[in-house]
Amino acid sequence: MTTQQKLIDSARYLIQTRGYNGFSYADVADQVQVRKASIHHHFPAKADLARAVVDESRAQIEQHARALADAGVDPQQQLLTYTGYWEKCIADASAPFCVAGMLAAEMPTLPSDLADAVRAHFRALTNWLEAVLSTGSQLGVFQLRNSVRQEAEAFMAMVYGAMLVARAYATPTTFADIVDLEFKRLLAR
Amino acid sequence: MTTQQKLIDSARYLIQTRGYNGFSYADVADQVQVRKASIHHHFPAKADLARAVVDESRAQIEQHARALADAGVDPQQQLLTYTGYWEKCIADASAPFCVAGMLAAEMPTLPSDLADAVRAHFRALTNWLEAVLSTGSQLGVFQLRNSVRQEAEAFMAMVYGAMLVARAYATPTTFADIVDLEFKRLLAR
DNA sequence: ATGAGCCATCCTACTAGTTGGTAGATACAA
DNA sequence: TTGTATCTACCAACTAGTAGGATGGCTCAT
Repeated sequence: MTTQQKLIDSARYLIQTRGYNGFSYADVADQVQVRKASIHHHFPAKADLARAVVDESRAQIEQHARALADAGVDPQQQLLTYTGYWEKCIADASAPFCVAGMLAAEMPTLPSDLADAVRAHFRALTNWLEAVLSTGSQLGVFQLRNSVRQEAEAFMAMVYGAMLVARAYATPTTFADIVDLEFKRLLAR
Repeated sequence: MTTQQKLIDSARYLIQTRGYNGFSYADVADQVQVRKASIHHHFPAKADLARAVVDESRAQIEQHARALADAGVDPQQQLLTYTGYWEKCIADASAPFCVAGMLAAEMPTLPSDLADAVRAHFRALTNWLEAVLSTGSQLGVFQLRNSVRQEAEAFMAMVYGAMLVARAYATPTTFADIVDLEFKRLLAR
């Protein structure tokens, strides 16, 4: 793996656990075992490093979304794949929080180009959820009570809120409990 | 108002907007117009100041909860009072995020006694929501699909998630949209 | 009532450590 | 020889926190 990718991975982990204002170039240098100046060579400013992390995340969402759609996976299973991914990440503490969620909380302190990247991430996620919910609704699998846009945002809010509550209580299973209930409501007829 | 209360109010606003790692004693000193050392006189360490903020918040929740119950307000209206409070705070940007929610995101970086105070806040909120949802369920107003504890945590997750999404999109109305949907589901029969 | 002692508040001035970032040299591969 | 990657050695600004002094209100024995 290239140093550049190691730097992004390290920054991702640090942002997930401590937030943008909670980590420094010194922390990344420690983890990757290079000098601070080397990080500045790859990412001139801290915001550049964070933006690379967010951009990579958004690209992965879009790639996975395409893959699931191409494979013809049914809507309910697509959502379960998404929430299951986070359930696993939170359970084994490998990625205890979504990078974009963490940065969203810190939004007012972020440089504007980084804030733009965070918004783009949420937009991509909302768009995908809208598509999945819309298809599922047409197939009669999901019961929607409001506009697709609002349902997508509510689903997203539930997932991020569940992450927050699970972190507050330091009980990873809380995430799954909350998300299960969301599915029950979505599937109820 | 006493200097001590001014310091707490200033810290509350700064934590809501920038998080625990995003503000400094210098910021508080600027806002309240005292020297840094004066803040240290009232709150020896940064964590003491933050804990005072969280403790005050929890006390207010418990006080308001008692007042609503004593006044015999019906369960649905109690929840609406709670979400309506945040809807207003977010709309006029007077308090664009819950202090405990912000600190929950930063949990892994917080001194342990401050983390305890944050957990106590969430515990108090969950307990209140459990009581309200339980009463509402017995009266046939709310339709619960899981245990009261899980429903309370899910409601809380939706509220905090809605705050996060509204902040990410910088569209205050998103909060109300998401919370409205949550009520529709809770009241559906 | 009055002076003495006490204590909370607030101040100036400082510390040691950390922050993000820069300058400039070196190693090495195409 | 040109460019990429890395390094050592800095920097100015900021961080939380400390030391010690000035002010000024309060109590209480005289």
